Amino acid sequence: MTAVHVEGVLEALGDPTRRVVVELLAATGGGTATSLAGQLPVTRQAVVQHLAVLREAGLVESRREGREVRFELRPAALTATAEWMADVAAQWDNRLRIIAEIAETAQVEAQLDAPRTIDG
Amino acid sequence: MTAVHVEGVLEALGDPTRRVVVELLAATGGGTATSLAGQLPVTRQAVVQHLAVLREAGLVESRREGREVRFELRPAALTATAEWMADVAAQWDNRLRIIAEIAETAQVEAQLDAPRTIDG
DNA sequence: GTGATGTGCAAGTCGTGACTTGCACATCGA
DNA sequence: TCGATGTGCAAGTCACGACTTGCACATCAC
Repeated sequence: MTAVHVEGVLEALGDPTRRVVVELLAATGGGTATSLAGQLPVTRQAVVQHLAVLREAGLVESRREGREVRFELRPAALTATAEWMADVAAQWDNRLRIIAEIAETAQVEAQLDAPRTIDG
Repeated sequence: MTAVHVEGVLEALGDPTRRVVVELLAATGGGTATSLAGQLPVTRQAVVQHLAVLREAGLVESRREGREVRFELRPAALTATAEWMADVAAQWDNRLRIIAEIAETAQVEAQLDAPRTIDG
């Protein structure tokens, strides 16, 4: 099941190096810590530690192939976090819409109730 | 215009306190640094600094009302970042689909070329 | 077996980001 | 005008995360 925790994903993607790792994995179709380190300005060990964080966040999975360990992306964690963001945005948009409706209704009612006492 | 930079948004949301601030703003419909600090285990100054980061990331905007400064959410930054995530996920999914098709095609061709030598 | 390549583990350095404290300045109500 | 409330600025503490270095262990090709 490996539930995706939005917190972990956001904390993982908060680091620029890890974002590049994710993008590299998405573009090149997976790779090893060594191959990724070759495309980054950091050592293999740094990449290993980043991959551990990404794995912990459910953004990446690994499988052994002979003497190397190949990492691949796990898009579910990304889509789940994208949904969380969309939800927060929608919650806010919805609130704005409701406020707009209330304001509108209030204006209409004010006109119906006592149009002469207000503006005259 | 205030272009939204995904990097800034992800770095901003990487911090748990800032995530709570964003969620509080979305749920309660805006607030001041002081009111937010009342719902958090940190001081007002900490909230002020967090709001500065969120503002820099385009996640929040502020306007002065008398002696207080009211902060509101800016959903565009969230939706833009959600789209970036969906894009990365889609890029990976697309790659998987292509690989699956290639494998399928190769299998069909193998059967057409020499069906008896493979499964017998 | 031997060298080359790739990984795993441990410890240590170092910067920076989160948070606090303290005080000065502005605005509201009495 | 005075107290209460809210904000702004500055400096300082402190923990944690990013990264490196060093070495041991596993796997492949010859």
